[in-house]
Amino acid sequence: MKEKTPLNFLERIIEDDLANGRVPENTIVTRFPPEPNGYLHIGHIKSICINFGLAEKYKGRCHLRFDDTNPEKEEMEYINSIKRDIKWLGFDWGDYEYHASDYYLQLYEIALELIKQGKAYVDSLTAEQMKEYRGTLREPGKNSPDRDRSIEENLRLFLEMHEGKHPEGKYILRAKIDMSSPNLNMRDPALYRIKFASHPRTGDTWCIYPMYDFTHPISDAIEGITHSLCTLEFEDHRPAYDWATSIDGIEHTPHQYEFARLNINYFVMSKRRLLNLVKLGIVDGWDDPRMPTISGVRRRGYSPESMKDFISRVGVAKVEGVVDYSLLEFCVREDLNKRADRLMVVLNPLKLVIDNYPEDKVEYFEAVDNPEDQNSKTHQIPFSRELYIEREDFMEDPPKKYHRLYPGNEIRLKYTYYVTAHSVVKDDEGTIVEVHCTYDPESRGGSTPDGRKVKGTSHWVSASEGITIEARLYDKLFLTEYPGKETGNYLDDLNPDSLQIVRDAKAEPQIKQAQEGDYLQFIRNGYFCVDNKASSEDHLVFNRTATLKDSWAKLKKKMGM
RNA sequence: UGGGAUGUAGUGUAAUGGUAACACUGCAGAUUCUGGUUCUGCCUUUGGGGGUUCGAAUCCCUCCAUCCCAGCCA
Repeated sequence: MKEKTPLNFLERIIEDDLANGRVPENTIVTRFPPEPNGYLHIGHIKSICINFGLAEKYKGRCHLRFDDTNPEKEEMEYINSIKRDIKWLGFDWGDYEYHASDYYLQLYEIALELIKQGKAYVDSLTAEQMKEYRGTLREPGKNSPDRDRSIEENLRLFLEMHEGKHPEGKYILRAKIDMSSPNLNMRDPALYRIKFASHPRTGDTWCIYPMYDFTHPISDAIEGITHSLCTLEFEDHRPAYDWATSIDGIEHTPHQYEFARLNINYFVMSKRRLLNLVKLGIVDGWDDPRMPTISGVRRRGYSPESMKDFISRVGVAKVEGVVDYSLLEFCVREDLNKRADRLMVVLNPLKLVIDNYPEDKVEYFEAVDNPEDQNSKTHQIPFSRELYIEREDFMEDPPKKYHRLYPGNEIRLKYTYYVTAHSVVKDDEGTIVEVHCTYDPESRGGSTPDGRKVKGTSHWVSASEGITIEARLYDKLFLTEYPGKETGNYLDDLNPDSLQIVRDAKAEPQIKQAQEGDYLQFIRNGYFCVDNKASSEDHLVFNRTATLKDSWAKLKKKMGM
């Protein structure tokens, strides 16, 4: 059987290159090159899946390379989080861990050589002057007065830059390309700038640092990268990439290809804006379960498998688009439905008293952990005269199509008995505090000998045996599809109700078995996981990963309730 | 108005000169001890205009729209 899954444009390029012997040793080499200046987010998952995934598919390899050329923004904390996140996704770079900073010396020597060949010069223009000389989008730039500085002087000044003899901003090393190029990146791009900043890896060894357009292509060449895959905004940099990989003495020639970055509506996905949410204290940190960071979705309870499935469904192309948040939710639910163990937890408890059930009796009923799994284990649930049910599962005066509990109506308490409501007890304010009902002993196990049907089944928790837990209910962080589109400030579109904390949810005792990393479903309430930060043995805290689809809520809305 | 890219259902992605399709969303129904799951059906698509061709989403011309680029960020 030959399966004909359509190839995306990158796979076509690779298969074509492989077929035509354009790849050394017939082994493709890709790389994932994060800058360690923040936490990885869902957008990076796409890049990770593309780079590691392609290497896997074509039996090549994928390097992890930290693009650490700007010490002012980069930190060890980020390096560690990035590694952890990639591992969590299930990818392994093996021995191929690199840092652009590993190449600082080689880069420096190449720069020296460039100067000697008259292909680079030291410029003393200020940043503002450089901007003026650069020209505009439609007007060509002007040559810097320093462009014709002698090779000897360029060499001397660059050496002095390296030795720390000049302050930041005084000099800059530039490539001598073409100030009249219609591509601004080719108007003598900066190669090296002076920065008296301590680098997370090289410390104070260097006071000059190479720029991206110089470092990235050469790093790719050094590592033998064959396919350098990046996002669309680097298309304009490809000529600079090709310029750098054409420098004399550079033997290997990788090629750059660009794909569209991932956008999802109702999210912000730039490191700058995510960092801002953290700094302003709007969220609990980079790993807040509402954040689209990898550490955030992990804490939220999304599985790595569902994230990879999502990325594969999104596809790879060059069209800049926006994926629906609903697709992400679909992938999460589909995966969790198959793997989550079911438990009964009442989030908004209302006491239910079964008047004709013995006072001190406790019965145990067996429940399947996961009905989607043929080989699922089971566990026991205690049942007693006083229970909690969901407040939303009882109404004194129900609307049409409400088939839960109301006076005179019979429903099933999941796994156990049919009960019929009779009366309520209210407090001084008229709020129902107790519902009284009777049960039918004949219905034990959830069905009756006479075969009569009930329309509703409610989950429940024994009042005496249940355990109090905390549940954190999350909703979208932003109210609008494109945060900030209207006002220009994405903070204007924050959802004030993106986190609802329920402190007195009632759970069946089985909840004590829950471990960090378990995927759970609280029956009829959604998917949940243990919060890896806040939960402790005597104060269990759960995060709602996703709600269940709720067609009743939809119906209610349609009926104008 | 310089350069680089991109236009296929609401959204994302296929079809590479031969009957426009898949998934998500939405809608309707069936099943169900989760108003979940599962199952069935329905809705809606080639940016516009020319041309080449027996035949065009695909090739050509033209127009239009959208995105990216003027960091000593990546």
